[in-house]
Amino acid sequence: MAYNVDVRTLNAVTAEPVSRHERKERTRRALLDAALRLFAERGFGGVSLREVAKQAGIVPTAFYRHFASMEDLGVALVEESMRTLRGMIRSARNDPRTSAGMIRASVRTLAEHVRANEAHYWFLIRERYGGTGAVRQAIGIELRLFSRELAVDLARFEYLREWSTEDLNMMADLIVTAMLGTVLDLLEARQGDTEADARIVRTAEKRLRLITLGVPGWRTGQA
Amino acid sequence: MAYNVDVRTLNAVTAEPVSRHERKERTRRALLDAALRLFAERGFGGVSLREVAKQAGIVPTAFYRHFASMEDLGVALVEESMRTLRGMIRSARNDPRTSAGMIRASVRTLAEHVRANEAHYWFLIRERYGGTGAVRQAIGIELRLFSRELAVDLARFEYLREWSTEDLNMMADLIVTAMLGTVLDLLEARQGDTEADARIVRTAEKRLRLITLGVPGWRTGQA
DNA sequence: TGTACATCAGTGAACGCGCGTTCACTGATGTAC
DNA sequence: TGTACATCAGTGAACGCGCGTTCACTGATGTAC
Repeated sequence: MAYNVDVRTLNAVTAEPVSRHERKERTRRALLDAALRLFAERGFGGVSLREVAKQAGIVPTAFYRHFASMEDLGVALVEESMRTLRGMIRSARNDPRTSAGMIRASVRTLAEHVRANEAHYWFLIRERYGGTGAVRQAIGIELRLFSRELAVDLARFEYLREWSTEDLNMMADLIVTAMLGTVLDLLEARQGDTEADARIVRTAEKRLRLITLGVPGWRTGQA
Repeated sequence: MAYNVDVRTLNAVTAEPVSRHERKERTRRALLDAALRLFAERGFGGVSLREVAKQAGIVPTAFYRHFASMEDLGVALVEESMRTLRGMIRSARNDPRTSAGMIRASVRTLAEHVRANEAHYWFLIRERYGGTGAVRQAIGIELRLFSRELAVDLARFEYLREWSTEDLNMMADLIVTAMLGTVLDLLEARQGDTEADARIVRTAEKRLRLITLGVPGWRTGQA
């Protein structure tokens, strides 16, 4: 088992003494990390509270010192994963280039970000569609907000300045949907398969290019 | 409980005698229907063999007379659901109109089809992204085939005649991805909310229109 | 058509297992004086 | 600085429960003669 680093070994190798508060924080972190690891394999619904506790290196009952339930932990992971996703868009946004170069740069940023945060992206994709209850709902709400933010970004572009809010939202949704499809493709490709990655990135660029090519011909406000 | 129609009551109300073979077929059907019903609420991973058997009106052990495991039943449902999906595209294809009218007609066909087969679509969407194992894999393979068929359809259009296979596949994937997004929107809308349905259909039409608007400007083969 | 036997969908008891959750507890860390 | 008490993260036993799967069975339907 590659993943045998739990909170006990973590604390054991730490030389200096730490406060009770900090120890608790570390255990919480260990629970979240253990959960992400297990969810990537079997999804939220397929992982038990006892498994998460065991992987984190604590007894099942101690789980309740940190979260009221697995669902509670799940919602915390939604927020954390969405922070990762927003970080990605921020990286892409801070790369100011021309339209054609921007698509290339954005897709490359996305691909790198997915590779660096696989567990977060697995979690979001899986539970967005396959989940149930509070976790699924939380992701739906967060993704809608995310899409609205992208719409605001889009409004700054020359061709899109006069588009209606509804049309901008539609385009942002389409881009987010296409992007999530690309994320899934990347996650499903064998990690390290650079050829597959290159093909996926190329397809993703084409998708975005096709979408943006339609923009000059769009007549906003029409039925 | 609204869903208490099981295979026992079904057979009880049947006046004429039926063959052993036909009774077995009915039970198999009852199992598939019970599973679809339960999966729509809690997903494949959240439903037990015992629950499916109970809902179908048989004892848990009799389940094995029909399927080797839940996963086996799941794969059978993938095939059945994909048959439904192909039926949808066939309906849409047999509606020959102009490009603008075709988008309207296709989206309307999709929306009606989703409403008429909610359980199948829930199953496909959920397990495509959220599932694990054989069921998820089966859906991935089937959807890729489905997308390739759509690419062949696309190749018959005037503007698309000279597109490379890769570009046609890219466009078909984008359309399928956008379509699945619309399916999810429809499934998540409260059933009977005609206003929400109308909004979703309008957005879906716009997405497709934006994608197709990009076609005349596309230069296939370019990097 | 009647009889004797084969088939097999469905039954019901039983199994060992991991689950979420409760509870009283321990002992190291933190705080008040 | 030292002491006495409070806090609280983590422990370990115990619970009742639903799970998938086994097994020998029953009795209606099917088949051979």
